[in-house]
Amino acid sequence: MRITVHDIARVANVSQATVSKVLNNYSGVKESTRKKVSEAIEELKFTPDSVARSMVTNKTNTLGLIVGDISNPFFAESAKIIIGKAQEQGYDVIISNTDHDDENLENAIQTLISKRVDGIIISSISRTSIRIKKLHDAGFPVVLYNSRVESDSSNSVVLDNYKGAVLAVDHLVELGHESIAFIAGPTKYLTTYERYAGYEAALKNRGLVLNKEHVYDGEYDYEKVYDFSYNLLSDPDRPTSFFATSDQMALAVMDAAASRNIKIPDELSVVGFDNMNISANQYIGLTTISQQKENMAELALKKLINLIVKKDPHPVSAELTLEPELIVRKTTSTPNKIILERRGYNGT
Amino acid sequence: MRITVHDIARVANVSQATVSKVLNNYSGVKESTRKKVSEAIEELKFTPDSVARSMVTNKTNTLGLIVGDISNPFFAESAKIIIGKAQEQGYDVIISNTDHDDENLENAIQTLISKRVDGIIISSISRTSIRIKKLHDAGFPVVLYNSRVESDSSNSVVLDNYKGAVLAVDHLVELGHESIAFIAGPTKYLTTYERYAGYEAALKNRGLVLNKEHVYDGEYDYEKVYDFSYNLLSDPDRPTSFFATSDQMALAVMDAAASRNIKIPDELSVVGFDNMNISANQYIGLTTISQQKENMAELALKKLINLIVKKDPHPVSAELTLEPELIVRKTTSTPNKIILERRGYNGT
DNA sequence: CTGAAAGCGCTTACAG
DNA sequence: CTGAAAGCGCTTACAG
Repeated sequence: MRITVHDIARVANVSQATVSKVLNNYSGVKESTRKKVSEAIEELKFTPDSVARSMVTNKTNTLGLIVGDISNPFFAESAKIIIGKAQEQGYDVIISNTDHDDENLENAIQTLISKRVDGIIISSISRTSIRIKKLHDAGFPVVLYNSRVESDSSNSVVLDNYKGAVLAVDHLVELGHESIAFIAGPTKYLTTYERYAGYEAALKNRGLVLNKEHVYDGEYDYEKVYDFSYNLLSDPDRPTSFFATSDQMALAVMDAAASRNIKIPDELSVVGFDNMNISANQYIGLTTISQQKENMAELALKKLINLIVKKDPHPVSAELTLEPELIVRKTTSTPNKIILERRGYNGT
Repeated sequence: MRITVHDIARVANVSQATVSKVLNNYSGVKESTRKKVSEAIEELKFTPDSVARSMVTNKTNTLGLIVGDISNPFFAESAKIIIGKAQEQGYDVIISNTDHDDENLENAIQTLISKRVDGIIISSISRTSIRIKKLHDAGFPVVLYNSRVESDSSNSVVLDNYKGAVLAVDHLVELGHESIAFIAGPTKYLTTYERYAGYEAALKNRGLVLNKEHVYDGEYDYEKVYDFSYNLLSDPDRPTSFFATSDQMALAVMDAAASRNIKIPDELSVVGFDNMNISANQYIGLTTISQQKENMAELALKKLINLIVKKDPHPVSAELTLEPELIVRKTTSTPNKIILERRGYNGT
C-alpha cells in the first residue's frame, strides 16, 4: 500500500542507498541519477516516512512543550511563539497540558521521552522537583520556561520575579495604597514563591504590614480566586488594591469586583503579572508587569535547539534572567479618598 | 546506551518475543515468567521505545491539531479540551499553527502525515479546499472542527453559523439598532461565509439595508480590525452597534471604542461570536453567540477516535451541526436616544 | 559515483 | 506456553 524508498529505487533503477542520498541531499550523486530519482519521487508522489527515519537517525524533529494550562492566554501566546520558531527550524511540537498537577507532569515527561522527542520545554514545574536534575544529568535536552528549580542543574529562562513583584507593590504604594491584597497562587512554583518574597519585602520596606487574610496562596483556579476576591471585597475594611501573580488571576479579581459593582480603578486598583496580549486592550487596560514573553519564548527555544544540536555543550549561563517592566494602564489609581475617609483613614 | 527489549530478554532469560508479550499484556504467558520479565523491566528501568513500536504497529498514538491561531482564546480553550480528552485515550497531540495561511496549512498536513499521526483535527480550512476530500478518499482520519468544506466528503462538527448570525442581528434589531456594522473576517472559511449570509438575510428580513462600508471582510488580524473600527467610529454617522464574527474580533472593536472614549453599551453595542471563557468575565461581559466549544471539541475528538479505531466505518452523519445560543451580557443595550436624536433620527 | 548489507527496537505470525 | 525469524522503512558505514 504505502510507497517506500524501495519502490523509488525500483522505478529509478538504482539502489535504496542512492535514493536515500538524494532524499537527504547528499553530495556525491551524479546529476543524471539524481534527476532520475527525483522524477521517480515526483511520479509516485513519495514522501519519506519520518518514523522510519527517526528509528535510525535518533532524531524525531519533534519537541515537547509542557504547560500548566494552555487556556491561560499567557501560555497560549507563549506556545504560539514557541511553535512558530520551532517550525522555522523544522520541528513540530507536542503540547501536554498538566492542569498544574505533578503526576500529570511526570506522565507527560515519561511519554514524551518514550516518543523520543528531541527536547522538552517545561513551563510549570514545582521548585522542589528533582526530575529535572535527572534529565539534565542524563544529558536530555530540557529547558524550563518561566520556571526554575531549586536544585541548580537545569537550563532555564525566567524573569526576575522578585523584582517584578517589588515593582508592582511599589507602584501601588506610591499611588497611596496601604492595603494591598495579594493573589499569590501556589508557592510550589519558584516563580510564584519569589513573587511572594518580593511582595513581602516591598511591604516591609515601605513600613506596611502583611495581612495573611489578604493573601491567596491556593491553586491556580479561576473560580477559587474569584470566590476569594468576592468574599474579601465584602469586607467593609477591604483592601484598596490587589496585586495578582498573573494577568489571568487579575482578571478573576476584576470579575469579582464587577459583580460587586465595585468600580476599577476608582474604588479598587488591580495590577497583574504577565502582560498577556489582551491586557493591552484599552477596554481592559490592565496595569501589569511584563514578562517579555516574546523574548523569553524565543530564548527558551533557542537554548533548547542549541542543547539538541550540541552547539552549546557548556552553556555559559545555564540560567537566563530577564528584567521585569511595569506597564501602567488604567486599572490603577490613587485610592478613593471618600472611601478611605469613610473608613477613618486620614489621608497621607 | 539505550536499554532495549533485548536486554530485558537477556536478564530475564527469555526471548524478545515473550518480553514483548508481557509488555503488551498479552494472555498466554506463564505467571512465573511474566513475573521474571516484570522484575527485569523494573530493575533496568526500561521504557519501551514508541518509535520502534510505531514502526511495526502502524500506530503512533499521536494526533495532529491544526489551528489558525492558537493565541486566540477560543482555539486555546478548544485545544485544552481536545488535548485533555485525547490524553485520556492515550493520545498525544501535535499542534500546528497556520496563522490562517493556506500554504502553512498544506505543509502542516504534509509533515503530520509523514510523521504518521493517527488522525488530524483541522480547525481553519478554506471552504474551497480539495485537500480534505483527498485525505478522506484515501481513508485518512480527518475531522474538521468548526470548519466545513464545500466538497461534501468530509467529517465535520460545526455550529449552525447562519442561524447564529441571525440570532445576533435579531438581538440588536430588537434592541432598536438600525445600523449594525459587521466584522465578517475572511469569507474563505465556510463558517464566516455562512455568518455573513445570516447577517445579510437578517438585515433584509428586518427591512434594513446593508452598508458595505460597515463591513470588514479582510483577514483575521487584530490590528486591522482595530483600525477598521477606529476609523469607522470617527464617522459622525457611525453605526450604533457592531456584530463581530469572533469574540476576539469583538474585543478589537471594544479596544477601538475605548480609545475613542466611546462608552459600551451606552454609546455602542457589541456582540461577538464564540463565547470564549473571558467573555463571561463580568468586567467584560461580552454579549455573544455560544459555539458550545466543550461539546464541539468533545464530539470532534470522539469522531476522530472512532474513525481511527474504525468502530465507525460508515458514520451515520458525517457532518454534525450544533445549535447556536445567544448569550446576552452587558455590551449590548438600546441605542442611546440622545445620540440618535442628535443625528436626526426620530426614535422608533 | 553506486550498491549490498546491516541495523535502528520493536511486534507478529508461526512452529514447536 | 515459548522462541527463532522476519519485517516495519529508512540510513549508514563500507567496499568497490
